[in-house]
Amino acid sequence: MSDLLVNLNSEQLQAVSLPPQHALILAGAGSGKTRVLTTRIAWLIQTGQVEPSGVLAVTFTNKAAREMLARLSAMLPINTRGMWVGTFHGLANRLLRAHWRDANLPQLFQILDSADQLAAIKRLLKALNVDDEKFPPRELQHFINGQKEAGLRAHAVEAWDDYTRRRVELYQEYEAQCQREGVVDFAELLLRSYELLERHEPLRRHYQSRFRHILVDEFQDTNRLQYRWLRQFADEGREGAAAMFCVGDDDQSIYRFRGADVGNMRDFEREFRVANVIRLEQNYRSHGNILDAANAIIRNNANRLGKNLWTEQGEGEPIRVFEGYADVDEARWVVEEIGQLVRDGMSRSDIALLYRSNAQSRVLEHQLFSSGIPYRVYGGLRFFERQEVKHALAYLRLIANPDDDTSFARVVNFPTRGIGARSQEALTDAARTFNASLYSTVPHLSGKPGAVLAGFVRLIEDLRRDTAKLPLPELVDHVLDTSGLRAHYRNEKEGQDRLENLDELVSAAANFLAEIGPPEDPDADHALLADFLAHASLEAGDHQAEAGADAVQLMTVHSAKGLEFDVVFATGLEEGLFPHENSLLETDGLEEERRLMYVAVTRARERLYLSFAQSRMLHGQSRYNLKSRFLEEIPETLLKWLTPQRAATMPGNTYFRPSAASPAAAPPPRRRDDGGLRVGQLVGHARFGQGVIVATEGAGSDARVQVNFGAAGVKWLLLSVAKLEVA
DNA sequence: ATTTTCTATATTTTT
DNA sequence: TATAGAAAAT
Repeated sequence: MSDLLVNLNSEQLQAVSLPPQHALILAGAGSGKTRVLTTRIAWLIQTGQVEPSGVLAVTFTNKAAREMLARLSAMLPINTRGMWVGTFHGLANRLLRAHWRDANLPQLFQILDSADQLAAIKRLLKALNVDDEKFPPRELQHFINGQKEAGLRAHAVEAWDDYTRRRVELYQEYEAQCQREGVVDFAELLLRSYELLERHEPLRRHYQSRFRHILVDEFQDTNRLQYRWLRQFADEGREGAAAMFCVGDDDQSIYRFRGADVGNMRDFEREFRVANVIRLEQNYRSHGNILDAANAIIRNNANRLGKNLWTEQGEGEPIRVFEGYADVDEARWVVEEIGQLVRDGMSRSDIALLYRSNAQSRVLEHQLFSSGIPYRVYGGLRFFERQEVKHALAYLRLIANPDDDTSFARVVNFPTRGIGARSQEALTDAARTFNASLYSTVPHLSGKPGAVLAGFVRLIEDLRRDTAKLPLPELVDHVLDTSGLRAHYRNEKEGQDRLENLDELVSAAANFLAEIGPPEDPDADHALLADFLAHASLEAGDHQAEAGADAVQLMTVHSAKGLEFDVVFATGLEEGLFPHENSLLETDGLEEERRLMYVAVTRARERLYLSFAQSRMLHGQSRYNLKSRFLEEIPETLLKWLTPQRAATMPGNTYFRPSAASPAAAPPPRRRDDGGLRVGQLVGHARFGQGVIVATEGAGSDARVQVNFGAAGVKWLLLSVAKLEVA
């Protein structure tokens, strides 16, 4: 037996060494998913069952792809360059670059990231004089991407109402604009390559016979188009076709809002007649109590393929629960606790603070900062998304492809060179009538606009000529100087960081060059530049981070997926926040929130803290929330309350009912003083259940209180009418 | 062309 | 609260 297979448990071993048949691996959190995937590839190659070139391995993130390649080269003495390992979008890009003519694209086509796409849509609406109140650009973007992910071109979309008919027209116009400009968005990468193979049978046959093993990571996060894309390579699962090996966890599907469709797992099982469904249920990450809590939570979901994690490790510590009066108290407690952990010898980087939404990081950051504890926040602007970098990239893109109107519009007057709104409008109108790109329309323009714009075109032409033979980093450097970007930021008061980022872009170009080696086609001018630009679009770069330092990790639960920490604080466990109130309106929204909670809990190795606060500042005002229902789903026996637990159910029948008829009766009229009805007070209602008082108003028989009943909504109740129980 | 003032809006976000 | 984007003022 190969030494690759030692130290695998029996299910892992079974999965890794499966015959070339379709397989679905249901891999629970911390069950060794990545290990199984990479070992499977290594084993197939080492046993001579497949050549490296016969492997197609797909991941969602560049990080995951890089990690897979790194692990593979550690396991096998092979050159990984012939292997197709990458993200869906990266591989689609690779395909389209190789067959750009057949795909009806310019050789140096550019890739729009989400922000570029939005800008392109806004520009389109403006050019067509469409009211962007009626057709909000973001909504249109979502619509277009949704259609593409369903595999539908504009002509194939069924529209039953005028509104949708118009949106379809705009989808059509958007496509025409992209085609004219030689740009493709993320969804287009997939759809275009899918259609290419569908239309081009010899090409399809070629890839179908080349790839013998297709392996997919995070399969629960695939969208419909991605699934069909994969199915095409596997020849729809026909006899003799490639074997599909899909690894995923339906319980960790948390990207439905981005088009992910867990249904792909069931469809895969059915359509490919998958005989091998293997469950990896042994968890190597967390202690027993943590796993028990995770299992207890996820058990409440109805739509599951079914799985129960277990561990050989002991039950470990209880799960600690803290209730704060306000978000500030919660944050203060978190920071104190961290201080203690660090004093006990724990590394700060082994501690994670998780929250549902980014806005919640502020209070935590504030407390950490005042205590002088180093921390690192994930999320926010990434390198290639920064304004100055985007501007620089726009110049580079114009060199590679002058028809890219998005880039043209972005920098035609940045730095300002006297090309104001009037000139730009004249150009847009002319381009529209010529049905040509902005760049190519400039020579047709006369008068003052014509003159100033010609100056800009000359700048780009000069840049293209002067950089044609320059190595990539020097090319970038030259553009930064000649475009005037560097000078602009030098003169800006707060421009220092931006200048540094521009320098960083030159380094990024150098790194890129070093990584990919010599260009494949040295004759094509700027081919390397186009590759670099694709890289910039497909990999937005690391979130800003002071790497190296031993810092506490702050991130949303979403970005924590796939990570693990010795100690995890899951904060803000409140109704309305987690589960988020918006999710309750969506079908199956609550189940997705619960999966999110499951992800949060399973990040912890040794110690898990769960916390919530009675009041929290949100959008500038205090909100009063109930504790999250997910807390109630964890058996009490696993918990250790660090604060006294407030009654979960109302004791007895202590009705509180002020009555105008008998003002002197038992419940005193001055409720504020006696611990009766205060803001933040927990109350019970026969129909709406448990709630928390958010506001009070009026007095005597007019006295009203506003109560947040969580799922049942926020209600105003007249005290003289409503029966309220007081805890 | 640039600055200021206002107004709407506020989950999550691998590519 | 804070931020982005638009409208208005300079």
